[in-house]
Amino acid sequence: MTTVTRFAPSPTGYLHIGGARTALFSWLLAKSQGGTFLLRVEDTDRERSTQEATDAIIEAMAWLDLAAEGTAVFQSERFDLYNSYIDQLLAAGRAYWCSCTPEEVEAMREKARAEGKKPKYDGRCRELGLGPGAGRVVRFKTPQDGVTAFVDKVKGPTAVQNSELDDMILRRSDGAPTYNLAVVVDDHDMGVTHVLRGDDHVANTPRQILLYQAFGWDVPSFGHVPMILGPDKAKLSKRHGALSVMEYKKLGYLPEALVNYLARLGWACGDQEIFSREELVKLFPAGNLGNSPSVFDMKKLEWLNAHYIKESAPERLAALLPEFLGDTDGLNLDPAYLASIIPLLQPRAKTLVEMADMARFFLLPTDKLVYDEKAVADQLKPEARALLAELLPIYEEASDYTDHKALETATQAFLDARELKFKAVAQPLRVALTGKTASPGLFETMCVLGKAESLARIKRALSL
RNA sequence: GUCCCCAUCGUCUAGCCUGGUCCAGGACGACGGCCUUUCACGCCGUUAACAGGGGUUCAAAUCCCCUUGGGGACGCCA
Repeated sequence: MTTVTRFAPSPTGYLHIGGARTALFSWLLAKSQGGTFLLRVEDTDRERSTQEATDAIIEAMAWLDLAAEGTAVFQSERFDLYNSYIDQLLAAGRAYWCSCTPEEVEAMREKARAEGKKPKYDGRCRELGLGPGAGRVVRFKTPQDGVTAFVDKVKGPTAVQNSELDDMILRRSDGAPTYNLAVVVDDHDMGVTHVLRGDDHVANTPRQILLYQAFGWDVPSFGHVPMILGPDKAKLSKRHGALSVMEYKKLGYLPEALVNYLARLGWACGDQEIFSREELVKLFPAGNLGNSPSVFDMKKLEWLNAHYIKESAPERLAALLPEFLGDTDGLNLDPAYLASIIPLLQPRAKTLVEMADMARFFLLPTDKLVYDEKAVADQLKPEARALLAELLPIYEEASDYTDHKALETATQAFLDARELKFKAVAQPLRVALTGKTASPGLFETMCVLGKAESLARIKRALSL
């Protein structure tokens, strides 16, 4: 039997970090077994589900390259299917109509709570033999004794007394199915063999297993991934920073860095830290899925991102960079030119936002170059200017701006002749060329800028 | 309140199932150093953990029990 997994988000917001991780794990589980990964949109709650959220989730999954087989299944389009199964349960005496109002049920729960018991619906309509009617719901006749057990793929053996469970609603008074019913019907109907989902669903699992049994269906294997915490160990939320996957794209992260990071959060395979997509697919079953919650660590994500930036082809980064540049007015965005500066930035940038920031001085024309005032004051003192003025003819004479070593040698020769240290010109020259005191190597920078631009910048600096 | 789950460096984790090779390994971070034309990269090193208490055993991070701490679930949300 081939493995079929699925990711089943409810479209009430963007795809967040936790959802992305369970989606990734489900995807990996399927792919590692040569199986199929499906997407199902759980939009039975029409009040809270939106098209924008659906689009946002699909966009984020595409960015992470978590492709689902075929087209997504929308629960909102399958109400007839759910109702036919509810009818089946009703006919078999495994479900019943209930006329209790939400207020009445709330009162029962309140009472139970006050008595120190678990808040539950008390089953008062269970044997009334009620039929359909306005405001009525269908409830599942949960077995009142016995134990429902399953072996959780990540948490191990789990069991719950059926007496802990109450008669859950299957069909709401407005005719819409509830989550637990729809999930079971869909997972069965879609042929899902392995359900990997968030920790918050453990408690639902016994209820769902009871439904599988009532229908006489095979029960899939379940695994519950612990949730992701913020630095304060509380459930990760907006106040901890970016929660949305697409927010990380805006922050200048590469999708493979996020994927690698998410994979290692709650999963490990020996001491390995860097995983290509192929390795992840191959090693996923060999690794361990942890069963305790983990804290999201931006620093480690940054480190991975820096790693993937270094590994990326300059052409690729050149194509991604413009959207991080902000105001691109007057910037030289020629793809080939961008690609030529990127190798100088790759070891220095942790994100594309940082890279764009560092790239700016390369892209600005000389007359628009912004000189840092303090840098000019500190580094372009009279003696330094005199040296630069003397250096100018040397750089004018040099013809090969593809060989930074040659420029360095020429500079060194000039300094040797006057018994000067390299430091005497390094920072002044850097400020002249870049406007700043920190930059990539001087001569590499000159080569990328080209002869005309390099000379123009030195001249402009001399005129400041 | 009731039920369930979790517990190794600050963080992610290896080791735990199949006790000894673990005075606990790797990585991120932090700190220090080297390299060096700046900033980075890179390299080297330091820091730092088996929550606590009882057992079992010749031997426990590993097995058992209790305590503490953390989390989750208890919807006509998913």
